[in-house]
Amino acid sequence: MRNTSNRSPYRALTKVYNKLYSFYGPQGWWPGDSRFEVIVGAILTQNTAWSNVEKAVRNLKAKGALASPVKMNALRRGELARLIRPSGYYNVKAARLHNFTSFLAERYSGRLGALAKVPTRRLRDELLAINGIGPETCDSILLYAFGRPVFVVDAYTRRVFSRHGLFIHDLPYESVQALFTENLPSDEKVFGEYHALIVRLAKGCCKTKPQCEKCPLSGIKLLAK
DNA sequence: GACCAGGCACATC
DNA sequence: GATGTGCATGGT
Repeated sequence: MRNTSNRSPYRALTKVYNKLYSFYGPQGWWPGDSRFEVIVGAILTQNTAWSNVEKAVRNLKAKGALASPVKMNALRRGELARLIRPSGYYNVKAARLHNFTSFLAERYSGRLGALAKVPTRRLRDELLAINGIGPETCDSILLYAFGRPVFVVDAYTRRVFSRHGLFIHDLPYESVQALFTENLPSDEKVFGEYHALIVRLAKGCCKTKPQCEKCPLSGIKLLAK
């Protein structure tokens, strides 16, 4: 990626991206066979290991519940909870999945294609208004299900970049997000890879100390003078 | 057995 | 507005 913001104190964000991309390669996010599966995965992975989400997704597929939002909406809450049990918080998440599918049924006749036509700003507001869809889940859906250039901030983003001295850990979500969106090209593919690469990095590094020996970011000064 | 994982809503102060 | 708590499974 070309550096498009040389005068920014955060221009190192581009350097970090390039370093991670060349080190790890493309991550191929988000895993999923359909737009609906991506949305369901985004809700199921809340505070949960992805391996557990995969088990739940398999159950949903076997039941045909991922065929369409209408199919899932027709399932009884208890049945839905039973299917997604491996993903944890199954009662809460069953309610959240139903909140989304009923929202879609009521406002968009259950059609994701209709939702996909909504402008990004309004779409974000509508998704955030659904109980159980917070900023991270919302932005994951916008980026990976609808291909909108929206940067996803998660606990890994905060941990990695605060450990490397870029910003303090407890900035508000939108402030952290703005650091990235204002200093990177507004490119859906870059945002998608960047978030996935941060997750990839965080799973191996930055857990206990600022920089481990094999950290691909070692030697990069995040805060330019 | 403790800790962690691709959060969020709600109660309380 | 800030902080604490409940929600729960499965891997390490």
